[in-house]
Amino acid sequence: MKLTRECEYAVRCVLYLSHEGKEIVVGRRRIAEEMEIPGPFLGKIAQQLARSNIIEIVQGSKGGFRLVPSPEKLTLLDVIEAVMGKVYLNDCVLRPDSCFRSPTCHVRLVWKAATERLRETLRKTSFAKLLEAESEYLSSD
Amino acid sequence: MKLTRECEYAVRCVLYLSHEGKEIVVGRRRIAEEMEIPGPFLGKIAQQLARSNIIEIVQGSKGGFRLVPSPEKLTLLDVIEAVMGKVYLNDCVLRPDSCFRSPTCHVRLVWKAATERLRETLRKTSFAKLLEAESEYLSSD
DNA sequence: TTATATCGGATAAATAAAATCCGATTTATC
DNA sequence: GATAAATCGGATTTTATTTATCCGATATAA
Repeated sequence: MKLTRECEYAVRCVLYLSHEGKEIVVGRRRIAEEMEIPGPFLGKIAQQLARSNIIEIVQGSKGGFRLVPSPEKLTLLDVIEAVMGKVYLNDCVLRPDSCFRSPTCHVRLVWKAATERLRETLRKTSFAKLLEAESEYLSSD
Repeated sequence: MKLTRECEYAVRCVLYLSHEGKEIVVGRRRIAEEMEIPGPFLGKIAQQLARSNIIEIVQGSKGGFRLVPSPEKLTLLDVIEAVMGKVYLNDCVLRPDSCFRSPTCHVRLVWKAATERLRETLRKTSFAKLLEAESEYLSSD
């Protein structure tokens, strides 16, 4: 029932790119250092983000990653599901037939509702909002 | 971000005991068979449920498990947290110091809110409700 | 006293998460 | 071009967690 570190790292990476700005290419090594992500692991995660069109990977010298959508349109759910696949709390939510109890089971309906609530919370949070909140916090120092 | 099978089994076990009635002792083997839970594993899970006073374990011949609270007062959250410990979606929710970003990080606040929503959903679901919903479903056949 | 059950600690097996390695490829710059 | 700086992407390794199982000890009914 917990986030994987992969998700945590993916969010950090996108947060960093959002902060730098949409069109800026940032080197993998720099993101890894500043966001405390193991370098080669970030490479793997980036590939997944790229497959979902969240970032673009620029190869070669001076290469790195660049944010594709604007932070206003990009949500936590987008990033999480890019690396984890669809979010759900129990197998039976996605594949009812995986459990012999499912024809009558009402626990499944609870998992289903809870899953939808969770996805909704994540869908409502854009990276623009996150950045804004963090910068407000800093400026009120 | 998923339930463990241990939780799933714990819920099935309590569901079965709730259905049998509060004062009835049911053998481990019978619960294991009817609810498709590996026998020895159910033993382990039962120990955790007993530590949280959700069931009472009766030893010796004709032994087994007995539900302690009434199904009206027992919630999904109680059972889940008896086997998993406190529910939370990311380490930083429980231990903010575990992440270097936490002083300014607003993602953590989202995890925190989502965690509370999830716990609330589970807290609102009693086993009495679950049973009732399932028996209504059956009788409307 | 015997048969039936669970206890509870130790251990094993299986799966998933987390991370690394490295030859291939791509691009900027000299 | 040649070279250096990056990432790619597939394979592999390491580590942690999940999912069990085993078994001697203990408890209880008959």
